[in-house]
This record gives sequence, structure tokens and C-alpha cells, in this order.
Amino acid sequence: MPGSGARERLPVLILTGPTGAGKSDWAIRLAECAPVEIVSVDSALVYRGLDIGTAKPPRAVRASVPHHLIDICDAAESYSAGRFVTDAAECIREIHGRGRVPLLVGGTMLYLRALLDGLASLPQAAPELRRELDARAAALGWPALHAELTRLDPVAAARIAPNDSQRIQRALEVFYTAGAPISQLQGSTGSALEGYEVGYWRVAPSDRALLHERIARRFEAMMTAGFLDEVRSLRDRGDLTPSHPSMRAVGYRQLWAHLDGRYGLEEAVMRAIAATRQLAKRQLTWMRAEARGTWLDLSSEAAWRELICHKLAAAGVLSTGTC
RNA sequence: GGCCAGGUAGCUCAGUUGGUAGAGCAGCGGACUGAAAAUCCGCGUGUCGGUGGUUCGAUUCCGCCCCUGGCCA
Repeated sequence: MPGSGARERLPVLILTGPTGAGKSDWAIRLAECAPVEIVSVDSALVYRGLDIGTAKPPRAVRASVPHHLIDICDAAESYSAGRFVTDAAECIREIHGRGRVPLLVGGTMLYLRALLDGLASLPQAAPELRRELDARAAALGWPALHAELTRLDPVAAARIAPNDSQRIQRALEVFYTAGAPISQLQGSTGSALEGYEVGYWRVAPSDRALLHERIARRFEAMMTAGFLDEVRSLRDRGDLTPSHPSMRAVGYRQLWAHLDGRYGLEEAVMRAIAATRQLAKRQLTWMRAEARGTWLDLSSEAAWRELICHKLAAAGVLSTGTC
């Protein structure tokens, strides 16, 4: 019953953090002592067949704690922020319907922002138009298409860099399919989480070097677990290319390039680990800018007890002393 | 032990006809509205291996020493 008082608002818990910070482990631990179901906020976990390189929670774990928005797409599809907002909102309603608490876990910050702040109603991706724009960019260069955007939508062009291929393409795509400038259509539609009691935590090691170390160790473990074979079999399907969103994911891209013979395995691993660090940095930048929720350093047991347990108890999700 | 080639940013290297140096990658900061694990923007002081000499001035030229690689013993 939204609006009838804070105590009756339904809780939605959000746990975010950079890749490698250990979000999943803590989410599982939380699920062991509270009636939560996990909703993944991750643009790579949605794809079937991307398991090792995405550090996807294993089947056994997913069998004991309900997980949502994992393995919902074929690797040849393109998932999107728009679909995420719809899917996540539906998951949240259903979980509440079962008398349980949704725990959103993940580090895809665009998805999180789209859910919390809303997305404008813009046209969906138009693949054939994108192909056409790609071809023109290959011939003329993105700055030429940026110049075209300056004529059609000067406001959008002013805030998009001349080499920002993806945003130039999207702005032109919206203009040509909607017949209106993206800069006019981008008003927010309001939060999908309006009316819920939102708990928001950000987890990260206090020391960046520690995060880098964890990232490197985790990647080596992925290689031992057969990551290269996973990429090889995806590549052998024959219908995937390096420009599919799923194959542009960190690790997959570098190992694919290695299988293409662009560089040796050792170099591919180094590049993949570096790309993971860069991803973590971008995620941290986003989390600092958003300034939502409380920072936790979950390498300490005290963080778990004092912050998570107490706050959850205060929100009525946990009874004090359960963990 | 002798000869040769090197020792310059975290890494790979460029360069200075003698006036204390700059690329790529890494790293760091930032942006972010249906591909976001994407896409893009910004940030370059480092005993130029050590030491002595020549010089107004040496990372640059010369001597010696140390280290690395190669060849010869």
C-alpha cells in the first residue's frame, strides 16, 4: 500500500559495487538469513552460455536461492536498459506477491539509474538503420555523422563528442525513426521504484590495489575453469560476431581476438584483466557521482553486522540477531 | 676474460647536431537516457644506470664502473 505510511511501504534492497568486489557472495549470505530473492542487475548475466567469464552464480546456488534476470537471452540477441526496467519492475512485483523481499544485485549502473530515475519513452534500437549508419561511418568517419547530427539536433550534438560513435548513432537513429530530436524526447518518466522503501548499499574494498588483486586472481581462476573453451564454443556457433553485445563483454572480446590470431594468449589475458580493472573504475566513477546509499567495505565482518544486519532489521526485513 | 649491442615514465620504446625529454600501452580522473562488461573525453617530472672528466651548461661527448642480452674464448 504505497502512500499509506513509511512502515507499510514494501522494501526493495539494492546492493551494487564494482566488478570483483564480492557482491554476489554477500547477497547469497544475506539470502541465507532473510526471505529475499535476488534480481540480477547485470548486462552480461542475461546471456545464456556466458557463464565462466561473467562469474555467473553456479546452478547449485541458483537452485537454493531464487535468482532472476539471468540466462534470459540468447547470446545473439541484444538486451537493453529499456527491457531491464520492464523486466526488473515485473520481478519486483512478483517477489512481493510471494511475500518475499527483492534484493537487486549488480553493477550495470545504467540499468540501475534507469530503474531509479526512469527512462524516457524513446524508440527501440533499429538494427537495419544501425547497420546503415555503421557503413556510412566506415566511409566518412564518425565526425561527419556528428556534423549531420549538428544540423538535425544541435542540442544533442553539443553534448556528444565527435568520436562518440555509439551516442551519435543512437541520436541519429532516434531522429530518423521518431522524427524528433532525442534531446527533446529525453525527459524522464519517473522512477519505477516510486512508492517502495529503497535500501541502497555500495560495496567496494577501501583499497583500489586490493580490488585489482582480486580481479587478477578471479580472472586466472576463470582461465583454469575453462574460460577459453567457453569462448571457443561460442565462436564456433557461427552466428556470433565480435560486434554482438554479448561478445563485446570484458574477457570475451580479448579471448575472441586471441582465437582470431590477433595476439597470444598471455597478452589476451593481460588485456582482459586490464579491461576488467577499467570497467571497475568506470563503475566506481558512476557510484561516486550518484552518491546513493552507504559505502561498505565488505572485507570486514563488522560491515556485515553493523550495517547490513542492523539496517535490514530496522527495515523490518530481518529480525535482530538472525545473523 | 675479450668484442658487440643496449640500460630514458609502471611496461615497450622514440628523442635530444650539448641548453634537463615524449609516444603507445598501463594507471588516474570525468561523462553517461533501449549495445552500457558499451562508447567517449581529459591528465605525462622521470636521480634519461652510477661515477669522474671536458664544457658557461652533459641525459647527449670522453674515461672508468655496474647491470642485461648476443657472439667469441
